[in-house]
Amino acid sequence: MREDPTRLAEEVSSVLRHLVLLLRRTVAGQPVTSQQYAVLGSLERSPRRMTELAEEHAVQLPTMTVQINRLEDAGLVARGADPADARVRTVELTGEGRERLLAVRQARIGHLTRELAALTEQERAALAAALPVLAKLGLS
Amino acid sequence: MREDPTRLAEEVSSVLRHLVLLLRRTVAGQPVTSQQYAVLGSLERSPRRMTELAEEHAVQLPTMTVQINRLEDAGLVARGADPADARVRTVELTGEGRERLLAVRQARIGHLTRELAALTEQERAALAAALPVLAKLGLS
DNA sequence: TCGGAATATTAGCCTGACTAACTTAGTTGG
DNA sequence: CCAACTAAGTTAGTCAGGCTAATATTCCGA
Repeated sequence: MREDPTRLAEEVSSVLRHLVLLLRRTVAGQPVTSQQYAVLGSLERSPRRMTELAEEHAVQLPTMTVQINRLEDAGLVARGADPADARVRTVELTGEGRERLLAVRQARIGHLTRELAALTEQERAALAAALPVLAKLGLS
Repeated sequence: MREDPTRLAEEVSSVLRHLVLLLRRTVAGQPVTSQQYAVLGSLERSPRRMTELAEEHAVQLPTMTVQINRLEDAGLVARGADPADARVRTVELTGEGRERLLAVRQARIGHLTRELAALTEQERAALAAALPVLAKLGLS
């Protein structure tokens, strides 16, 4: 039994902790927090309503309200209304928000790209093969 | 160029976001927070001094002081002194802390094990092959 | 022995999460 | 048709977990 699930689970767990620490270090000191970056990313394609955003990011509505308040104060998003339902608030990127999103994304992807470029072709292949599996986790 | 680093970086980034959300969901509502669990894990083998703990978890000393205060209040760790250096505070697991650590670990590993057991042997192999690569990231 | 380095804590601030309570707007059944 | 329920958001209050700056204490070396 070469790939014993329990032993594998322990190793996955340990690697996850490593990745979390890594994320914490690379994200520190950027012009938006990692949560804000994630929310901006949700808004890239089209406006969203508050409930959608909250669900997408697995937080409660009040949490999203506060986050959107801050992004709005920073001028990165704007609230709008749904003409068909006056209860609904929509949120969309401002021009500045879109610029900021792209800049931060470029910095993050660039950083990761340099890390990956330092690997061997075999290592990148191993990583690429595992990504669909990782993406599948948690859907059970 | 099948494993283009930039495209791979975007996919890794997206999978990372998924894993972070997954972690948030699975960790919610456990008897210790994920940070506390990590700190307890550090103390499993032997006592540590505050500076060591802070470095291991990539936080500043005051942050660790507060975390240890909470764990001490909860009776899960105890502070001690270094006979050779009166500036140093050591921290060690209490019996209750050790029990709690083991229980939470069992729950977490169990959860992950069930997820992994639902994968095919090929998927587990792909995951196992990628773990050393993931562990290597961020060391450059 | 005295001054700088090291260890830890305290205090004050911020982000980001939660629940409970509230307002406002839509929906539906008698 | 309107009263009661439901849905969408916001506000208020609490907590964990980060940070920096300032403050003891203790150690050590010139």
